[in-house]
Amino acid sequence: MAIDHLDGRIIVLLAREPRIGVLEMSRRLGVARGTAQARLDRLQSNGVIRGFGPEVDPAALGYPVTAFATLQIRQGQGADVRAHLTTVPEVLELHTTTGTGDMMCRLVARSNADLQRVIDRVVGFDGIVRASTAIVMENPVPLRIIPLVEQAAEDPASS
Amino acid sequence: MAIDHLDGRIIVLLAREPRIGVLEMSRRLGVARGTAQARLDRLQSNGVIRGFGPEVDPAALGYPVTAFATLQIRQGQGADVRAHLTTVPEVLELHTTTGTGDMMCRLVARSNADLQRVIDRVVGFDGIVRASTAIVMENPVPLRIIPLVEQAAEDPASS
DNA sequence: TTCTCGGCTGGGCATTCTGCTCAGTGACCG
DNA sequence: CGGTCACTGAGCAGAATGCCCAGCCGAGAA
Repeated sequence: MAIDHLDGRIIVLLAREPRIGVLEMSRRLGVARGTAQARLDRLQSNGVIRGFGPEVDPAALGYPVTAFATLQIRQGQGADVRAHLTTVPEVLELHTTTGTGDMMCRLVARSNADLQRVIDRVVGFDGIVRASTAIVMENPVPLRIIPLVEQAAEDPASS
Repeated sequence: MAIDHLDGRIIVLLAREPRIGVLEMSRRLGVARGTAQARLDRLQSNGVIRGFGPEVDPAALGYPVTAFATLQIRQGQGADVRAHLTTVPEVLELHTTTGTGDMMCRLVARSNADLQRVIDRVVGFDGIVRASTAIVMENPVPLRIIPLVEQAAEDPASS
């Protein structure tokens, strides 16, 4: 399941101009349409490319405040907490981690004041012992994948 | 820039089946093609929908390990640290935050052993005073936006 | 009330892309 | 040598896209 150099170019191209079709892609890459088609299909069935869902900006939806919360969970309450957090729309993602906290989640809110409401809702659940929150001020590096793809396309190492 | 109910349905539909075109979309939504087209255009120029870039799975690229690192920065070195971290492909995103740390970043690595290499590279920079890392074990809630979109589509509150 | 405007509808048009198929070529391998 | 695989180049019918237009309707302005 290693990433080919051509695969890398496909992903980078797709990331830069998502709207182009297979035909245009094959033209830019200098390969036959069938090849581009096959590569793309393979990347998708491989799971390398999960999909092409729309990237929605929470800020544009009226949720300009982002924060990360580290949670400590009462023993054995993990599943309940997960279920609880899933029901909160403002919880954008949730991870269980090693380290000082047991879980880490990304939150958004309409304002700093609203963040208080969100946090109350998040931690207002029996299984959560403690929570510490870090508010995001700037986002110097937005979620990106291209540098990693380029690196993966270079060296033959695989999984 | 509030999100209309129809807008909400468009985003949800697009998130579920990204491959459908405008025509198919208009059919499912029960509106004219021009309407779907116009709405979609508006959502994109509004910035609500940033784009349709491919969602790449780092694990499928050979980077199955994810971690979050909290960094403490030496006074006045912020810009240098940002520039440094930008050059590390394994740094998927970077935020500056309030709270105990000054920055928080998401890392990936080929293995736990490889994570050590990545961390060394990240913190092997003069401006970084201290780093604490939390390795992600599970991801009960992968990055999602739909619940938030649905909530935003409901209430008339806007930004 | 009447007017105007923006959003939506429904249709049409030429161009373009898609999904699918097929034959042919070169590389690698048992 | 024969088989498999990936790629090429081509073709075709069906479908979607970009673009245009006329008409309808409700909300707000005059």
